Amino acid sequence: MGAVTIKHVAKEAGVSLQTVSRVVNNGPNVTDAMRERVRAAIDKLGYVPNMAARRMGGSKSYLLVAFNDRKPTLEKWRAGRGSDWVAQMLLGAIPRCERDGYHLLLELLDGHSAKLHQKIDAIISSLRPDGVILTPPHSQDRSIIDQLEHRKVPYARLSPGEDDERGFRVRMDERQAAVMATRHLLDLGHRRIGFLTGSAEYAVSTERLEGFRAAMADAGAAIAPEWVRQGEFSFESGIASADALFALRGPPTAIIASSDEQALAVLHRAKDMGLDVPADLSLISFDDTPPIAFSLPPLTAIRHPTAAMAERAAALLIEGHGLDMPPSPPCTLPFELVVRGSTVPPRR
Amino acid sequence: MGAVTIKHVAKEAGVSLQTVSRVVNNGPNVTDAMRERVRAAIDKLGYVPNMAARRMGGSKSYLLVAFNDRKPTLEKWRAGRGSDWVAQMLLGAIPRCERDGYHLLLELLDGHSAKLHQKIDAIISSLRPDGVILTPPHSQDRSIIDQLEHRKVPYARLSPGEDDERGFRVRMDERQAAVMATRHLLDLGHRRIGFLTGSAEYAVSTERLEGFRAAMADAGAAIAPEWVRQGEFSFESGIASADALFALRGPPTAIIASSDEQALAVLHRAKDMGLDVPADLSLISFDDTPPIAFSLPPLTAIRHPTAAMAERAAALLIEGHGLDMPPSPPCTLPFELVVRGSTVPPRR
DNA sequence: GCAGATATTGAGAACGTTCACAATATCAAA
DNA sequence: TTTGATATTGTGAACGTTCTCAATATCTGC
Repeated sequence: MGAVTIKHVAKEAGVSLQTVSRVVNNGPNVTDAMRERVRAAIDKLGYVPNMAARRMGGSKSYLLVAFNDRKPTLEKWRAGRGSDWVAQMLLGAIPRCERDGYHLLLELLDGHSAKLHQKIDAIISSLRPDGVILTPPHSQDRSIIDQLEHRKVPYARLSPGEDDERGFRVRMDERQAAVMATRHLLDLGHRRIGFLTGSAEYAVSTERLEGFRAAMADAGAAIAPEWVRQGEFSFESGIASADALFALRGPPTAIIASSDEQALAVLHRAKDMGLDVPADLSLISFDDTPPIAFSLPPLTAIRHPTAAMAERAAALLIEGHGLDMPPSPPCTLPFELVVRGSTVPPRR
Repeated sequence: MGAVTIKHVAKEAGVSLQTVSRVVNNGPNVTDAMRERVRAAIDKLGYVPNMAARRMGGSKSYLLVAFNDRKPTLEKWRAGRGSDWVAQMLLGAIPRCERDGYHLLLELLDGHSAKLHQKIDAIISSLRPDGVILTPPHSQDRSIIDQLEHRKVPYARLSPGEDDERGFRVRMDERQAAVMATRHLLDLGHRRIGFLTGSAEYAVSTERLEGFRAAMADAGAAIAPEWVRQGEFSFESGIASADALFALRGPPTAIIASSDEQALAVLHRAKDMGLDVPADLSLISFDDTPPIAFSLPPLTAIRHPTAAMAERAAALLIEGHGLDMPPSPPCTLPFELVVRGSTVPPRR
């Protein structure tokens, strides 16, 4: 009803529309007195600029869109696995957007759909966002990046991998994290360490494995080939890998899982086999979503700074006068090794 | 760049803007031939209506906003507790929105802020959403409902409680769920059953407690006053309540927790005390977020249909030619008692 | 005190849609 | 046929901003 527009403010303050607009947008060339006068009128009337009109008139839409892979997200959620990752991303980015009057919209995209690019085009045309946040694995998808470049939409890539340097990139040092996890186990005295890789199409999977290998080599500890299990991030994959490792003649005394789901699977299988964690088997997982901290025992884990990364991505897109820039170095955020009860020295 | 507008389509098809608009919006009074011709032009040019312009011209914004309480959400998330609830809500509602070309925006509101209503006004003025989804405890806040009524914004309330019948309401039968949980324990042979209530400002807390009392009374089982612990949904509250219950002369043989966090707290405390779940203590929780299913033992729980509720809320707002309607009965969605390993007959 | 630069304000068009209504075409009944 | 009703299409204004550019006011340095 009320529908206070810029016109009302202009009339109230006795100035032109343009002047009000300048004040609202912190434009240059406004005297302090004028700014004050207009501000007073704005406060008095409770004026808030209309987003749609802003988009129509100007070049900014005050809208960011996050592209999230639909299938794994919905499937995990339907399977009761939760999608804490999505929540963390949103809760990290939204407050940052808010600070500058932006809004964040979550879009679910089916990476394997033939219509993927059509869908992206539709989103861009319809929403005309000021920026796009790409979550993995979309953040590694060259064809999506090509499309965004072509459409001249700024974008920020979360955990983008290393073979494409375009766009804003926000990551953590997955390799170093794996090194730290491995060293933690080595320091405790473990030498027989199993490693469960994540899904091959995620760059982080490779990086984590590399870190593990490097740390082991560095310590002069040999890795038996059968200790490294290629897998996926899923619970099922964790079950399969755990079974394979437990069936070995000389099973590992410690396992590093590439996801919390995998780790939980290992924990469950261990219990089924009558193995005690941590007495018989030390366990470290990657990501540190809630189920991990509250499991019994609480698991030692690498805490992934998902929210901070999303916040950073939003900040880059909002501040970054972003396009046509030379490729900037990726922004690498700190992670943390949270030591809980699942890692102890191996049994003698 | 490309920026194909309705004008281009009109020219391509050799018709007026208005006709294209009618086809796009499935308007009446268009011949099949014409519809075909315009559709062809739309497909050929890849036209997608611009959301902002639509909002400017017409009365619909194709936008729904979800109001979520900021403090508990952010605090839980910062404490590493996850916000699976938020993710479930979004993943339930977003696909439904998508189906009709709508978008869903998540807004975090601080329920205790003095500026709450100012903030809501700002969101409405700036975004002009076609509907608002209220999550608890906002869904019970009369002043928010008053404001939305006054601004004539349709709204749907999730788990709204029972003392205000305005607006669309979507809920599950919390009372019946508590009855079912209690009966499950009674059927197993438990008589000494503890109950941990949720935060008092949430309507569901009361409803669940009522269900528990009713089921016990129905079975002729007495409830010792000290078995019912007033608390909050949090992990800390669960710890405190568990300690209090375990310290009793004759402690309960089973506990119903009003949230997963509470239940996990009980599980942890039980372990600390050397109590085995389920042998020494049966445990049921409410909500069934992921940490529960993957804990050891996996917990029996009431599965809250959060996603389905959000989907329904979105549907009501999208379809509902919603305002000035007589108060409709609440839409009650089915829940489920998922029996896992944490409930067995009591020790003799 | 004057020319030129620069800072400040204002006016009107433009953005891409839908709305209200006017114009035309088509149809059924007299 | 003719008439009135109805189905189909088109026209111009409106939505609330920002953009471009022009107009004016205010500074500099000589």
